[in-house]
Amino acid sequence: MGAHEFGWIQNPSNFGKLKRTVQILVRDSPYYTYLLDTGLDYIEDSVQRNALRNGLTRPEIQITYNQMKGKAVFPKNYTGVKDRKHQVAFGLAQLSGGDNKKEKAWTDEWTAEGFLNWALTLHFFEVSEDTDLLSITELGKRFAQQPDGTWKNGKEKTYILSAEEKAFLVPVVMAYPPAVRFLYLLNNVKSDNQDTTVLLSKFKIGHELGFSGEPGFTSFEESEWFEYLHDTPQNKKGDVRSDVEGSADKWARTISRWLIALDLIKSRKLVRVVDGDEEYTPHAYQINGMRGRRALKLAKGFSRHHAIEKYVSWHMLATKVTNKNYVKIRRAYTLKGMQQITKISALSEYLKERGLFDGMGVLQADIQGLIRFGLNIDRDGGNIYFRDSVNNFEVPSVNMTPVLKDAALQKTKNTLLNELTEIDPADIEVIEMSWKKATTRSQNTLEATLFEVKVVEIFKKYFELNGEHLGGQNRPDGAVYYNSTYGIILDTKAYSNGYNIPVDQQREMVDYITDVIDKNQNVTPNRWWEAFPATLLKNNIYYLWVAGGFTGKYLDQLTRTHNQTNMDGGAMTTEVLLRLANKVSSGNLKTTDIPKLMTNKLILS
DNA sequence: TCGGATGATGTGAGAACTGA
DNA sequence: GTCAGTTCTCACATCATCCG
Repeated sequence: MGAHEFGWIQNPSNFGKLKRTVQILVRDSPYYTYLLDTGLDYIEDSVQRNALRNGLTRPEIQITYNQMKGKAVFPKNYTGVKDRKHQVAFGLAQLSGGDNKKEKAWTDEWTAEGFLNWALTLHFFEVSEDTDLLSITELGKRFAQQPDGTWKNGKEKTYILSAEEKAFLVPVVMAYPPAVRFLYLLNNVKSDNQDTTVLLSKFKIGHELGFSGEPGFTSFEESEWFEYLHDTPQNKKGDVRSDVEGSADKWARTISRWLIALDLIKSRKLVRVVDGDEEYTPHAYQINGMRGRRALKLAKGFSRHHAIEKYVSWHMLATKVTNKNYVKIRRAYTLKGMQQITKISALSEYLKERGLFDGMGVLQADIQGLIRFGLNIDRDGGNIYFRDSVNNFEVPSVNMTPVLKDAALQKTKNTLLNELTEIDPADIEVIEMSWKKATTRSQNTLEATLFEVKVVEIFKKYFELNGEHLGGQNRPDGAVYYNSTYGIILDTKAYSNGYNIPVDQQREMVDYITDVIDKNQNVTPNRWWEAFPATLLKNNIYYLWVAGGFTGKYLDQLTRTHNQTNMDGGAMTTEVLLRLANKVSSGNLKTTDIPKLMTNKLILS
């Protein structure tokens, strides 16, 4: 029984359906009664239907997480195509999250999980990590009992909250840090008009929300989005407006609908002029002066009023990353530590004692993430001031084996810290990242991704290159370039014992090189090579492996790669990467000299 | 559009396999 | 044969855009 995710809600925004979901665990409430009368008839599977009825009618209602969520199930003896529209209802929240007035009265299990997730996130429900059973909280009971609002036009699409529900929900939503973060971002005044608050698109908010940048928190750059929209034919612009969004942008949009329902913000078009033409997105928001600011004040606390106690669970502190439980626990302890410790150096010791310290760069990023998550934290030099109120949440006890610090590695790092005067000390962490022993599939760990991102960042920051971190299936880890002069296909590998370039990974590199040369969309539909400018000639593109160190027959693999593709390239250690970065930064090496180093060998500084 | 809906993608757990 | 380590498989978790 794994830990269930909650804290980030993608689909649901209908408080009426949320209320029905909450009422499932309230005996004799309207929705509870409806389910037992007729609602359960929608569950086709009789075993499941009986189990649900049984659970609902026990002296203590006993419904598990999975019974609430449901799953992808097809009708009995169904042999047709197994797509989602042919799935049938299986879980209770599939009913409460559905639309009774429609022919298909239930929703899919992902949206159902969204409603359950929402109820857990607002602390209306709790889930036992041992038994998987759901229980309702006092807060949930009170929500279930508020006087009902109304369904607009009798359809179960738009729910208009009653005044009582609104008054009840404002402090509840303000206990959810990302909603506070949303209001906080909107509460800034425009630089050119001190009387007007900012109008921010979902993209601007998505960029500043949660653990933006890591998997599960993708966000489009607003200016790039507008340029893309501008380049789209008139009749397709609607599609771009509704379709092109990252998941952090989507999360922002979901939270926006809650805040709109509570009258805390309003939605307005955001217009930007692109190449002389006006373009717009409908997804932009402004704080609702009186109510919105009042709610934010309550959340942050003022004069003798304490801040609203935020409801935080360790589950909320990451979403998609592979070793997410570790990352969540690390961030949970970072948060716990911050509540007692002001000095960042002491906080790093606190984490070290628990085997959770992964370098200053990671700690700084986690603190930034917690701020973007919505907690009121100030930073000032080496100090952190925690100014919020958070429930005393539990963190699962884990046996983190202490990370053994390699003495030689520390020495290298310290040497570099002293020698490389042009390099930001935080970037020296790339050395440690490159030697990290991944505990799970290295390719997909957050550490591996952070390492890839860091290498690309160093190329951009110190070598003045453009480009981006790619990653994922059938894509190299990065593509960087210096206008049309040269480009580099990057493959970065974090290995604890040095990297020997195994043959399958050498073949992958050959595939990437072939992609760049042939640009064949049929072979590689994702067209990752478009990360390079179209004006960059293939003769000026190089391949490059970056790792902590190289071992084994890696030189043979470099030769083979060159012979198979005729492209030049090489292998570079992170130490050399930093030394070269320092040389370029200090003017001792020109960035245009980098291609000269690509001789299909190990690159030396 | 809004409020979800959907096919895709990645993951973990156990089964099957493999080589010392 | 043994058994730890590796690969395969498959249901399921979780998107990341998509869409009626």
